[in-house]
Amino acid sequence: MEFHNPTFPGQCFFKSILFDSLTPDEIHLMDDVKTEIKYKKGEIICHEGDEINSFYHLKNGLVKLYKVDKSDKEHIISIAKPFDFIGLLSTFSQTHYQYSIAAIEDSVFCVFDIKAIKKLVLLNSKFGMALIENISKITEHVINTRFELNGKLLRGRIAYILLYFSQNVYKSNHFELPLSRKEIAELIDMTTENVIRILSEFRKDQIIKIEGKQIRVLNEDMLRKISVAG
Amino acid sequence: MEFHNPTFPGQCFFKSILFDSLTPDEIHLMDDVKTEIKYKKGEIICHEGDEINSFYHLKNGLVKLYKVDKSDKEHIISIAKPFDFIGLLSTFSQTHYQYSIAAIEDSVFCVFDIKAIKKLVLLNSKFGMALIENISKITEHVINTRFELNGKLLRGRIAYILLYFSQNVYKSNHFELPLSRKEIAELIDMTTENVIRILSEFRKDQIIKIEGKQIRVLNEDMLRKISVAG
DNA sequence: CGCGGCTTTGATGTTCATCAAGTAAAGTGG
DNA sequence: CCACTTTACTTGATGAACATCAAAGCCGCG
Repeated sequence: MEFHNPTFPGQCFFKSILFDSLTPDEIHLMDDVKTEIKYKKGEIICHEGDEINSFYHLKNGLVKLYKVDKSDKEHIISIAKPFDFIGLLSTFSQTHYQYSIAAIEDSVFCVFDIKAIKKLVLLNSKFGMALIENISKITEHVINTRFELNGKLLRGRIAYILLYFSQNVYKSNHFELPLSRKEIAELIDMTTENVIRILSEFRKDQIIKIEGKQIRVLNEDMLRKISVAG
Repeated sequence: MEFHNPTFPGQCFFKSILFDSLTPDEIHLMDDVKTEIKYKKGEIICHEGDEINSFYHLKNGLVKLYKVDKSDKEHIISIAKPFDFIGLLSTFSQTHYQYSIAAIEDSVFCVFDIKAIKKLVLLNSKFGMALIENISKITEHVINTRFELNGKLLRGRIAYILLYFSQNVYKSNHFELPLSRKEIAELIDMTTENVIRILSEFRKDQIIKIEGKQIRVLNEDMLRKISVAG
């Protein structure tokens, strides 16, 4: 599972890695193969096993990348925010998706034809280099987060995920959890019951305030301590 | 932790992804910045936090990529075999290593100056594309293996790792474990005691034969069943 | 309104880490 | 080369962390 970094400051794909390396002609070329697609919360963008034809860039919203195990249980690999490169994980090494992608909030994508992107890599090596750097950064981050979470006990994982949403996604102490308790469990590898139990403990300890999906972080320092301690 | 695929059939780096995409001139260019370095079993090739100056390609031997947690416990991210691209994980996204690398068998590396490799990417976009595909493949595999192992109970993990060495590394039912019991524990996230305990159980159940580090797989089917069942 | 899904709490059981203690093997220095 | 020390290996007993099971309240939606 993973949390990508918000590495690109610009407004969209073009304003970030592409814009830096592409010529005006090449940008126009990209414009031709670009479409914008909206997905409602809950909708599935692609299924594990589907053929990869497109390169997705999330403009707006929030999605989860996940796999389903043999007991039909979902395991979230990563949550992706705007400017993260969805599908960067297997787009260039596989012909078929190795995981599924679903919107956990209403989302808007820039969708590019994958062949056009690949052509562009061969046409413009600076673009290729930028892509290499970004793929590396994302996967590195996926692996690091997994590593960090594995070392933590359940309370530490819940603290970690709360800080993640509070700081990285919503940048506020007060936010609405986009995930159900069950999905949180799938994200950090524990049972729904324990997610609830620990959230309740945090509430009783005055660390957070809960009203359904509304969460307010009351004691950020404590949360950080719990997260670090594991 | 991870097991890379032996994706490159050739004799060395040049015979695989580079050779396909480089001109003779470019190959000579690479020859100039290439050195060969040998490491004895147990030697550390690089430490987490070291500056990345080189691109390593394992010609011969076996190495482990690992991180050290705050209790000084090692966690193996991946075992790499010849033709795997050591250091492909952060070479292009970081200036410093995010993990350490150590030889678990006597090993020989081709070492390239990292700047030369990066220059080559910009010079030859086909090479860049090949690199993208390989980085993707490796990281994909790292993530997939982690995912698989996470779902398994201890017995399943031991079975998995025994099959891995038997089939992917040594391609024989009889082999010498290159890792200590402790290192196996670090590789699949469990305690040394339990590694020993479960190996003993497998021995009693006639699934394997153990003489120190010599392992013989007696009942491969059973091992596979245990691995899949988790 | 009633049904299914999400949430919550408590009780029970399993898996596994930790602790303890002892043996074997492998270095190390005199 | 042998005593000494350290490191690896092994087994059993205990306890902690967590999953599973069970049961009930809640909410939204057809």
